[in-house]
Amino acid sequence: MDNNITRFEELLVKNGLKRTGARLQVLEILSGRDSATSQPYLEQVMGKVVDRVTLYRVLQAFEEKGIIHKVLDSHGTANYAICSDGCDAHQHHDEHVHFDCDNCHKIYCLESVKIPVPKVPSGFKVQHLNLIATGICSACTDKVN
Amino acid sequence: MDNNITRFEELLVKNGLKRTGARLQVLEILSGRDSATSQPYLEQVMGKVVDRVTLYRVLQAFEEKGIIHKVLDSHGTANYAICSDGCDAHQHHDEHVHFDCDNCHKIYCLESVKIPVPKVPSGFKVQHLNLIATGICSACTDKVN
DNA sequence: ACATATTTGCAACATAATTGCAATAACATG
DNA sequence: CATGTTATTGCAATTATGTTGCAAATATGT
Repeated sequence: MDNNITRFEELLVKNGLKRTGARLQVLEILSGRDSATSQPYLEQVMGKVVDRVTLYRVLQAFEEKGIIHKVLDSHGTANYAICSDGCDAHQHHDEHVHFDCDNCHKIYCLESVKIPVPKVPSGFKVQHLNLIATGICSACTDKVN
Repeated sequence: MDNNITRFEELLVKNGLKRTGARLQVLEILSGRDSATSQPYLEQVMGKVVDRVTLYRVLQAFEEKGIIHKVLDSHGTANYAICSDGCDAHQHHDEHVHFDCDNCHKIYCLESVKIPVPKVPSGFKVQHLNLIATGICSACTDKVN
């Protein structure tokens, strides 16, 4: 689907970023996966073509612009997923639940599942919520049966 | 309150750990704070007396025994807090909400706030929940006013 | 006081992240 | 489509963070 390419180019231009190989490649990889992608994985896949430092900077730029969002797994490793529409440099709207599968270690963005707002003690002002559920994902549950 | 000392000693013995200086010091520091304590902070405070490696191992042992639990903040930095009763080597019961203050960067264990269970898509089996709220804590809200 | 097993500190190593800078590539402009 | 400007990249060096093996020191039961 080469349609993606122009779509990604637009996304970059819209955010004032130049259309470079490294950036397009990151967007392609992330969009081609059904779950969040870890930095180590990206490094492994792109490592021969793109410098590690460049990858750091691309991901940082994307996150700042609201193109992708970062999810830390239980080991503190960064995973990235493309933001659904509605994010920009000023605001991230990624307040959906993330699901970290114990079996296949994929991290799913459950876009449809909003984080239930907890009742915090008075005085505390919640600005942002981050919920990671761990367990067994749908695909792994199927495999076992 | 020197009562703490014997309390901590009991805690160590109960878990088959020897009563050493490093361990007692960690317990004292953690129990003397109203929020979770970051590893870098512990290292800074204890660094002159206790080796960095020892600190890692003490924290790891405590976590395995269910004496403390680890909370990763938004930067992936480890923070530790003493578990409320009911945790042991086999089971952690720390499914309360954590609150990460944007202003003072303290991480509070809101022991009284259980994590609301989200409705995940069918096929997904949730085993554990981890919710970190960020915002402004009670103490910082007061300061501003 | 002594024997034993645990714990610690040290040194070395391994991994991950950051910075400065020069070379390169993107792209607006003429 | 050549060219100047600015953003981007790669490299090397540095810093930070986490891990391992082992010998010395320490806690604790007897």
